[in-house]
Amino acid sequence: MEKENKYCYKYPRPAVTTDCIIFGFDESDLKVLLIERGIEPFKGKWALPGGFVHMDETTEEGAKRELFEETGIKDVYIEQLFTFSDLERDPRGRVISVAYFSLVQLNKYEAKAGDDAKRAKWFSVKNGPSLAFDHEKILRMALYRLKGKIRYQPIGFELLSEKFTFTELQHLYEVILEMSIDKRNFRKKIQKMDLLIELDEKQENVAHKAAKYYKFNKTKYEELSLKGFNFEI
Amino acid sequence: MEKENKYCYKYPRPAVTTDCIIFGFDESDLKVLLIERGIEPFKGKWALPGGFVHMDETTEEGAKRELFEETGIKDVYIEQLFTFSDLERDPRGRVISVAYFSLVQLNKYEAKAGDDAKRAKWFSVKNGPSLAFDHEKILRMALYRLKGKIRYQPIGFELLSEKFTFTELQHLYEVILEMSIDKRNFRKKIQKMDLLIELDEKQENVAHKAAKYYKFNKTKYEELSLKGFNFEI
DNA sequence: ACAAAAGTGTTTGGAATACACCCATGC
DNA sequence: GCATGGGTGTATTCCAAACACTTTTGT
Repeated sequence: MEKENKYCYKYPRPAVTTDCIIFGFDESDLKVLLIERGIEPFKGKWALPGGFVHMDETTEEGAKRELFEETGIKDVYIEQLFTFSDLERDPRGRVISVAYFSLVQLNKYEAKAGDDAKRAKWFSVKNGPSLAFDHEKILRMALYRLKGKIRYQPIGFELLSEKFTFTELQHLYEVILEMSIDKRNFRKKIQKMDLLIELDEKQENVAHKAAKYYKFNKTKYEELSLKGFNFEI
Repeated sequence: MEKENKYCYKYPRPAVTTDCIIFGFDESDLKVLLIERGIEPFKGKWALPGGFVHMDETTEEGAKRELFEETGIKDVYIEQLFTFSDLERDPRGRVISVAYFSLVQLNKYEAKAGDDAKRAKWFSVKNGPSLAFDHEKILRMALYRLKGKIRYQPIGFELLSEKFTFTELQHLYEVILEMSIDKRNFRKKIQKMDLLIELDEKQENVAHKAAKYYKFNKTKYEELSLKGFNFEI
């Protein structure tokens, strides 16, 4: 039996969805998490995770819920990106989408992608598949925002594992900013921010001098943020 | 006769509105344009201009249409600020609002406020009235964004008349950034950007050395923007 | 002549850049 | 011992900040 259209209003209303751009990073590449669509429209195409907003949740809550349902990811930094409302962006009709982006530790969620979300998969942002809806436009904007944001806020750490080497961190910046950076100057700048904790641990089994591991001092970052400090790179 | 609820959907949908934060500037003050509400809810209270999005327009188009209908302002720079979706933000029910902000030349629209929009009025952002809905929250976010944005994009010119003196420009920056700025350094920095055209015109009837007028070189700005130039202050 | 704002130049310190060599480790 | 990346110091350039006096105009 067909479900009836039982929610009625005086004036027409657009549907409201959320979309999530989830960035991850593995040594060499910036990646984005995509879902293979199981239903029409765009069945079989890759798309950003997301879905319709419920009436008892904010768009941010909706984005987080959908993200968890479709990819198993939760408890992550998520930030509103933009609201997309082009008339033709969804063939089902008038759908407005509030997009959020998030940075996660890729390795934490690599396993899960075969579990909670059978059809979730990481793709390089440079060589990803073509996407459903206007999701390529959304992805482009997210990349642009990430590039701008990483220059003045230390959000890059969200993409790395708990402990990381200086070279890994530099590589992350190089990939996101699409430029190469002088090793010595980069270290000086980062160390001047004084947001890294040096660990008593080194790389093992590497065929060169073992690099020290560091971790990000989140507590200190939050303290300094409150005082209005700048973290420009 | 009551209008019937004739727009029906399978699932409930939130209503979608837009709100506009319109900033203006007069010699000494940053101002925001507000509307006195003529109907419930919040009848008689001051609010940001805005209204429901139509089905045949994007949210940006809707924001511009409402802005024109309620204040007579059109053809202005407008930028998406944020989408607000708290469950309790509107007593009429579930209403999601996409907020836009805009910078206009206050003097251009001072007259109109008694015309197209009888109840539109400029208020100092510092000593404005309390606002309807969550509009104070929206205004706070817009101020924060403006403060951040003016540091790296020359949007301040949108707030000044066609021609202006250096002192007026500096004063604008001082008011928005809430700090005082060294006159000589400010001029050097602005002049280095090379975005001002010196006019053959000076102040008249002032009891001191007459200041030169300048105008903003929008064409050049757009050229340089395309090339990826930075305009940090 | 004086009040009031316009307009300008120089010095100084600190940050950004550019650049080259030694160090530890596994093979 | 050699290949590989880790790790560091210094000289130079440029920009930001601090600062004070002269100029023009109306009254």
